Amino acid sequence: MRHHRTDVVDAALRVLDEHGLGDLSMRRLAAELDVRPSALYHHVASKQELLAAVADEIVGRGGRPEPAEGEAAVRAECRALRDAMLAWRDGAEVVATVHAYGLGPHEPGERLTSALRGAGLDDRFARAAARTMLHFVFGHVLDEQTHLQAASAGAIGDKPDGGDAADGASFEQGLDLLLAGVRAHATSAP
Amino acid sequence: MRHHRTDVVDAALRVLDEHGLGDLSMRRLAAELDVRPSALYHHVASKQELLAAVADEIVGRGGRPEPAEGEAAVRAECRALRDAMLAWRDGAEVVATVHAYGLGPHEPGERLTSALRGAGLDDRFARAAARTMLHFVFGHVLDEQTHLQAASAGAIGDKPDGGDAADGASFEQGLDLLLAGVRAHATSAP
DNA sequence: ACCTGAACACCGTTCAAGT
DNA sequence: ACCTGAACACCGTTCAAGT
Repeated sequence: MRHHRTDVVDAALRVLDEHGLGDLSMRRLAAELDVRPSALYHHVASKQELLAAVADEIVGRGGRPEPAEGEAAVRAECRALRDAMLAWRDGAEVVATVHAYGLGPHEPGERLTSALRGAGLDDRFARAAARTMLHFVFGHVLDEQTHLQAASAGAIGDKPDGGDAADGASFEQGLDLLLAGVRAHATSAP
Repeated sequence: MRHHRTDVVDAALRVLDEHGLGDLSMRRLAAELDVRPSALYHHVASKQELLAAVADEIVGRGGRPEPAEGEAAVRAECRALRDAMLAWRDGAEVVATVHAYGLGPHEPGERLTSALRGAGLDDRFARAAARTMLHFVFGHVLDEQTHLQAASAGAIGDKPDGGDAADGASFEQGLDLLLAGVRAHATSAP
């Protein structure tokens, strides 16, 4: 049966979600599609390009945030990005890795930047702040997913964790800190 | 010639700095030490453990920040961590990766947390803020090193970059944002 | 204690050849 | 256009055996 690019990307998402990034090899993926590894290179130029497409899909399939203004819009963008990555096994690792190589979706950064302008930051600072918040969101969800995996790998009540696992509460606390910073730098809207 | 663990870690740092993380394989490292790959496993349990030791070394060899108080101490800790990672090729990638797996140096997080307490945050918020700042530092330096590599790989004046590369200035801007947030949450010191 | 030799079970990628 | 077959140049890790 002949395949298209979307079949390859869809299969990659399936393998990712069911077996994790560590098991997502070109050879494994080829087996999943009942095809020889070399056949994949008719649909994607490299594994890196494939991962960028996977990251695009992860972010693109995330729900859009409710329309909001000012700080609330900034908060909503960060939450939407977090939710999109949490929806897939190793989602944060894929998106953050691809982003580190300058590939993948630019949309989140752009949406955040314009939300920050809407919250009263000038252009230059909005871009720097968007970068800072993006790093926070990637890093935090990376932590969350690492701990989730560790927890599900071990016994149920294992590792009390000292009570400081990264979770939804600490995500909101980080957001609080960042938004207090935004507030301090915001010029009063016209 | 017989080797010890420190020889292996030192050789790993040398390969890392001269050829990058992508070339730091156990087999490459063994060749560097004029030894068969299997010999390395007498000194380290796995590649991951080795990378954790390398991360420890990168952070540990960084200079300690000048003694400071309050916000200045927080700023100094972040800068010291940035400098330590920038001092090695792919330093941020190594430290951030190892950190994501829950290994490597815990010292930066601990020092940051206590600096944040010194800046007037209560215990719980100091820990959340330290995590947020750590994510920022890792993410930012990762960006910086990626762009530095891309720049040195391409031609000299190549890729104008739109003027928004991650650099020392945007690092300080991110720090400004985070510290404004810290200020907003600080309780007045007794 | 430290190391070799040999193996196991994998990788990503290329390319001529087939349909 | 899509795929196979075969190869190239690699990986991390284990383990019996040597000194």
